[in-house]
Amino acid sequence: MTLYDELVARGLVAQCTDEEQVKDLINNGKAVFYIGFDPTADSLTAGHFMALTFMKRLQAAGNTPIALVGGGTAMIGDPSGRTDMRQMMTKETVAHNCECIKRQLSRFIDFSDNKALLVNNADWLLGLNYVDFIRDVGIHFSVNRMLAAECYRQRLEKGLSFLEFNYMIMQSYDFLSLNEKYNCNLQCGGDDQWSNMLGGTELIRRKLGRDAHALTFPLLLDSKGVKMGKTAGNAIWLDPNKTSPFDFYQYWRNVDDADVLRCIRRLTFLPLEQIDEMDKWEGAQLNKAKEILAFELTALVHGEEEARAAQAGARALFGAGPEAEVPTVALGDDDFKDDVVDIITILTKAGLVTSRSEARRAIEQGGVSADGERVTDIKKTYTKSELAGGVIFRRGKKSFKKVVAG
RNA sequence: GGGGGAAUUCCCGAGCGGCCAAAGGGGGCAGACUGUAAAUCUGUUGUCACUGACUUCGGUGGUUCGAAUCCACCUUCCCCCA
Repeated sequence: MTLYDELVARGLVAQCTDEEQVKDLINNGKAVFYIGFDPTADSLTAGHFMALTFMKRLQAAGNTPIALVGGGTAMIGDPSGRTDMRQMMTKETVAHNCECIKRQLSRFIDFSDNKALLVNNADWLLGLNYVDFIRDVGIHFSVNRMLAAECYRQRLEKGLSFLEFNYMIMQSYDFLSLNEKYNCNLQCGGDDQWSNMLGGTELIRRKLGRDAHALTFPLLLDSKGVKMGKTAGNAIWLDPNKTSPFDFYQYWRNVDDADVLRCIRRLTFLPLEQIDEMDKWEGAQLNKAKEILAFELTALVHGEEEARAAQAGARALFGAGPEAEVPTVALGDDDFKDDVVDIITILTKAGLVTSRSEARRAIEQGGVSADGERVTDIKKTYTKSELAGGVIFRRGKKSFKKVVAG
């Protein structure tokens, strides 16, 4: 099975400019391809996962990846798929974020011996001269056609600043620059980037008379059509300090029945035969598939050891399993008053609730338990010695913390 | 540049000067039911010293016993014209 066929079988191909030529490039390791990452935060998120694994797959087949950090384009902000303007970021923030993202990328891609490149488009975008640029590059873009592009259409109703309107041109210029410098012949990215990517292939054709290609993967949507990788609007981060490996594991462990197989197919490196086998699973059996998904992805991001720990922890908490590690919070002396702490303080300190009011509500609604015993009294207190050995506090079904008197 | 409109709690969106911590929906959280799923039903959803108090309705001042509601100015956004 060729790489391209595998990508298709995994559901990782949405659109591409010229199927035959793209096949030839990637199947034979001839592609020098790039994927751009916007440094809008100091960590990548689960939403970037497909791009990361996509790069890994292509690199494994002998192609050369170029990871582009958008230190320059971040100064503008991509309007695609957005109804409002992104917040402007300072140059310092952008630079800091670029650094963090670089580190995360190296978990997925092998940068040794020039097997992959890492570039920052700030290097060629920030020094541009406005007049030169619009004469050299701007001349090749038709505003009429740009306005027709899907990514701008919805923004035309809400309002689109000239700043953002330039994003497509910047991204196109990136591709052109990479093509000139590194012979980059393919741009990959999420399907929402399609029109921006086409802008690049066209610009290269016009300016250099060369062929360059674009290949998109579909966005990872859940069965309701919502982008995956977020809970309640909060991103699932790849940085363990922002989203613990346990929480990361739990996110995938809890995906909808309808979404498990699609996620496994697209995001993991499990062989297709094995996945086809799982495809037959139904009902409660899917829980096993969810465990596999969660384990595989956690291992990819945080390493096998962390994945195993997360899995053991989850099993212990949700079912019968040996006592395992649960994230622990230690209370200091000043948390105790007359040798006792009240339950509300404990829940707050443990980070199981965001405010004392929320703690109160959680208890009143019967959502809190300590070592398996439901806590019903808001005023319940614990002595230092009771907490000495550590007590597992549980909020709802899925939030746990072990609290120890320190 | 001219004219018109808007800004409300996580989001959308109601809101006669007192009865507004603010309708309704969405989302979130919790409970029941389950498979750590979905669907459904119920409760809840500003904060705290929680049967009471305090801080919210773009910003700053003002009118008033009292303002999310009235006035002035400012900021931002949208629409029409140029």
